[in-house]
Amino acid sequence: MTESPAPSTQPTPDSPGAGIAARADRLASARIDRPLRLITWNVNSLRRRLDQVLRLLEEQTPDLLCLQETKVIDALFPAAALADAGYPHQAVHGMPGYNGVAVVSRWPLEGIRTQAVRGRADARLVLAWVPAFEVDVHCLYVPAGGDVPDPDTNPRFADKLAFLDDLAEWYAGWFGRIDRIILCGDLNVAPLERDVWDHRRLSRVVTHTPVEIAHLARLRSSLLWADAVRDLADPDTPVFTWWSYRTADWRHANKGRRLDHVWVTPPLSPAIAGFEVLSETRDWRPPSDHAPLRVTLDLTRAGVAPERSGKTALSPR
DNA sequence: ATGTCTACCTTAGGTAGA
Repeated sequence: MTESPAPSTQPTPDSPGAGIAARADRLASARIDRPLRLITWNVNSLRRRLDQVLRLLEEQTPDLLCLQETKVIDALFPAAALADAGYPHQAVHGMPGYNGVAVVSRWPLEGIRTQAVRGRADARLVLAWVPAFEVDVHCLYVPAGGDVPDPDTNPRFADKLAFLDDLAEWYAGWFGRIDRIILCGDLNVAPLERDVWDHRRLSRVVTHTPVEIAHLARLRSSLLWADAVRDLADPDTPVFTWWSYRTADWRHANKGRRLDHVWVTPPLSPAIAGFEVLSETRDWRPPSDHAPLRVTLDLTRAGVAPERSGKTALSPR
């Protein structure tokens, strides 16, 4: 999958000593001609993976990096290290031990807020408005759902389905005020046949069961989200973003699943320009079981967003 | 059914979650 090369005259993000006017000029030009590069990565502990995150930022220089399973409370979030790497703008939503999401950005973030799904403070969704690109970015971590794909005997699986339902209902409440939204993260569902290494076998395995796929489809329909990867990839081509720790030679066995996704609302769908699964990180030590997914949006091709009433994109219900 | 990671609580080993 190829991406359009970045223009050589692209604006540079904040740098020390940059004047406000100069910065405003750069932001203005950014709105016009600079592709947005976003990476989403379930790091399975940000502190355990911090060196790798810094390496990824240095090698890829994305505009936005969305992280899931940060597994760190906000007070211990490695804000300074990420700021030193050029990502001083951060939307952080953590909790002890599990879950945790964050967006780190080269560009200022506004309207940072979190959203509880199913009424729980579970640190699974953080949202921020990115003025430089006029997009709202939503970083999401869907519950894994346990091992048994039966909502009657496995409360975790039932909770996963209800989580997807509640989220779909919440987003449906935004309908009619659709704007430029990027929803990305570990959705913990591989919806299509070529999103898993063995469709028939995995149809009875959590992440690829018909009921989960149906609930994910309901979420997708809530705001008519476009699936950036499958918008570009041939439907017969397998795309995976996750390989189990339990497989000895992950690359050779290639028993992968596409659990990580980037979705965009209809105004952004014409802007979908490229994607790549950065699977080389699966060999970095010690690895996350997820690989980063990079998506490029050429916003010059985006549809016109509706008039905005306030500074932040949208307010839920 | 198995396998392997990570955090946490407590101190080397088990439990929970994925």
